[in-house]
Amino acid sequence: MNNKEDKYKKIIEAAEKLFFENNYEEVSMSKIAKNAGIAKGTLYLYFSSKKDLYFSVVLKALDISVVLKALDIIEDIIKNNVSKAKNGLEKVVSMGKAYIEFSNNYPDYYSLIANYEGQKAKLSTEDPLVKLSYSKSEQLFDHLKKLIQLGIKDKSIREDIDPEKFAMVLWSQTTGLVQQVKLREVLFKNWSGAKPLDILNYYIEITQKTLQKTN
Amino acid sequence: MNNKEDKYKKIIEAAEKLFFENNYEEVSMSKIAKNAGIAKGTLYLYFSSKKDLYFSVVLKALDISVVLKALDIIEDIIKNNVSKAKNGLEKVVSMGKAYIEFSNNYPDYYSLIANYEGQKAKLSTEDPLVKLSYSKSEQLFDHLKKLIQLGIKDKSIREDIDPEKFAMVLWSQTTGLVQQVKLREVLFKNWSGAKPLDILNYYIEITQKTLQKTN
Amino acid sequence: MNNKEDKYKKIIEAAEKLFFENNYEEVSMSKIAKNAGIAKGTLYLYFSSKKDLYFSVVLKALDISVVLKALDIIEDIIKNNVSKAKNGLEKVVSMGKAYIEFSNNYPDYYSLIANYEGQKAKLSTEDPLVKLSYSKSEQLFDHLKKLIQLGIKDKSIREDIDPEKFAMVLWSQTTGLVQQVKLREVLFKNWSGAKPLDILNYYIEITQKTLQKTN
Amino acid sequence: MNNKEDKYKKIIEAAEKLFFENNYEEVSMSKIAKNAGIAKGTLYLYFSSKKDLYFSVVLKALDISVVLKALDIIEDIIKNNVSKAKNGLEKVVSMGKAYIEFSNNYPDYYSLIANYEGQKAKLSTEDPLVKLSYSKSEQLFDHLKKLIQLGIKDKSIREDIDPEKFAMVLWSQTTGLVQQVKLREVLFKNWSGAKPLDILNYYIEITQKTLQKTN
DNA sequence: CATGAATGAGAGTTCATTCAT
DNA sequence: GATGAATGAACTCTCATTCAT
Repeated sequence: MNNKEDKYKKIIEAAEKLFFENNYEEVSMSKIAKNAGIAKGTLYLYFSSKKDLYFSVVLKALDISVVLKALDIIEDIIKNNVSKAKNGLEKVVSMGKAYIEFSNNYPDYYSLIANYEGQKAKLSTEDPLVKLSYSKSEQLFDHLKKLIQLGIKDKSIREDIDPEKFAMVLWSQTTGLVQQVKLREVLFKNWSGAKPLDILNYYIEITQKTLQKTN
Repeated sequence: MNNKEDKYKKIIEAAEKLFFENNYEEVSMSKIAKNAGIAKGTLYLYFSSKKDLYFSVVLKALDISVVLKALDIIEDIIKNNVSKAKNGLEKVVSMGKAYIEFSNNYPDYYSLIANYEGQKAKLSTEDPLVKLSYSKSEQLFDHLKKLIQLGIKDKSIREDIDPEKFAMVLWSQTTGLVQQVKLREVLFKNWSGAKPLDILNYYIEITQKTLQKTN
Repeated sequence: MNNKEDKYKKIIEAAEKLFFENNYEEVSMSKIAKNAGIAKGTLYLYFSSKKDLYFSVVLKALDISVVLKALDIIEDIIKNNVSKAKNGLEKVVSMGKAYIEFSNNYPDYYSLIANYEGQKAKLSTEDPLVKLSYSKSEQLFDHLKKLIQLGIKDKSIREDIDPEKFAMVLWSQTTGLVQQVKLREVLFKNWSGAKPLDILNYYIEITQKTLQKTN
Repeated sequence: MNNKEDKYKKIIEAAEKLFFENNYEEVSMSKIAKNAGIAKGTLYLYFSSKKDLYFSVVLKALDISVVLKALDIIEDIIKNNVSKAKNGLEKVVSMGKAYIEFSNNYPDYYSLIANYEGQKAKLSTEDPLVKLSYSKSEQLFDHLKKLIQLGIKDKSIREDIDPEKFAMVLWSQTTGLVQQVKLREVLFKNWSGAKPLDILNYYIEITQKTLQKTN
């Protein structure tokens, strides 16, 4: 019935797995076809080129990523303009936790996105997919900034903080931390006593302290 | 003088330049040979394979990197056990500044290392080069931990901090932040009003506040 | 009405248009199907292969070509054995004019045939289509020979001419001239002052002079 | 010794043979390599692309063609401005004979050039090889025109002839005749009693009569 | 009858590596 | 030691043809 969609999925899944574990150049269309259990030529019925297939995988990763979830939160706020259950600080922290959670639950998607982001600079900024992922990132960043402003207003966040700069720092350092922790987890299996999740939780704890109004 | 060493250097330099600007797969042995002014076959007298050459370039980058400078500081400390000019907090901050400075002064080396780190997972942990870079990182991390402990002792750093975990967080988040800032600099040329260096300085400022004893 | 014939026509017409404008290899079955408004697979219900379809297009071109018109003239002559309105020379000239006129009125068909003729040598002489086009050419050639003989008899053409050889020369050189003129028209847009039609008319004029009895 | 030139020759010869017998698209680089007794990749050490190789074969054909020989005649005339041994008519006839002779002695080269000419329209007029072959053709055409003018002056050619138009006609019809005769030779092996050479000689005879002053 | 998804051989091209000189 | 011509496997992509629906 849904034969066409099924095959599309099979291809994406096969490609996903390979792109998760290898660089773009290291993955060949032949391998993808073989892993998907179809003929090489069939790939081109569903994707016009290797690049197209790759971007589709990235897109899927972006779609299920924290980005979308974060955007849901935005809408949530807009809808329940009050939502007084949580103050600004708690929302910022929630967002960070969501990000970390995502990177834990979907480690492969997370890696792919991180990798893709790292190569964006080489891609044409005219590429629709690139544009899409840009705009999503921007929305997310904007959201973080707004949450900080909200926290300052409701006095849950100290007021000597520059929302714009801090959002930038927070966003970047969280992204980077997660990457590094993942990396080190693989490299230094028994490096120190601390486990990845310990580190990340500790990070959240510290950041919370840093942000909150101390009085 | 020593013809052999000269040629070795020439090759490394040519390869460096190319690997700085292109992906591993985009750099061909022919181009390296041409840029080095030697024959393709000659490359294989000095390096057993493309991978070998690539790792040698990475090694050089690691060698001149902050890692080495940091290790110098370690020795410095060991030698001048007192060195009372600076307290622990100031030393931690100095180390962070040094890292950021390095990433600014040697952006190519920095990118190469960052890129390489990201691919380490795929390499055999038995690879001598991988081992070397591991041990360097470990030394550096150890050093950071010791500086934090020093700070706690001299009361320049608040005592409710776990040196091990915090060192891990600090190290990872700084690395990540620098990467992200560099990336965004390319992607969002006029994203917000804040310039990269502003962000990084702001980061140092915040971190300093976070660490220092507040009384 | 007859659905089957309609579809056959639609395919031929779509194929025609594409083969007029592109080489055999540049035309794909997919394009033909799309332009004909049918499915790819359907093509194979009407034509056993791409070659078969191509030859069918050529056949159609041959059918509406000067060849057929010339054969009509033959029949005309056979029927009205006298037809004294024109003498032999005039008839030969008419035939030449008809050929040139055809190449002007149906440039695409003409090109296709010319192109096809040039590839005949590769085709099996057993191919029914090849046989057909051979026999048509032969009939036409025979006709030209007869017209020359007629002209010698009615003294409109000089008698020191060998009808067989001259027919051959005339036929070949006219064919060739038309081809060359068309080619040069494309290549040398403003080559000389002379326009294609000028050249062809001049050719007819000269040939007429050459043939006619000078006394 | 001349290993490189030898291999270049071997490739050209293998390609030549294949391009003589097949269309551009029908000839594959694999076949050329196999026929030349080398590896596929080696082709690309000598020719940057299939097109490049094809054009090189065409160029060779052009170089040994009548075009060059005709240009030699031009120089001959310029040098021996008098060269009274032959009058204009005889020179025109010689040129035609040379052309026919060439097509007989180098039938494959001749076909290749004819084929190539037929595809020129599709090639970029900016292609250096295309430009070269254009300029050679133009020189040759100019030469023919001059010879006709010479003949009119020395009264060996009738003066009621338009040199420009007649040169065009002569050039095109001779080219076309030779092509057609070759074609028919293959197709109608025992067509009529007349052999190709008979036809061509007869053509020369007629043309000579047509041109010469009749008094 | 008609479809169009699927096939897979084969196209041109690149490039790390080898080896005779 | 140094060379660079030669290799051939692997790459992305195309397309005439088939066949289950």
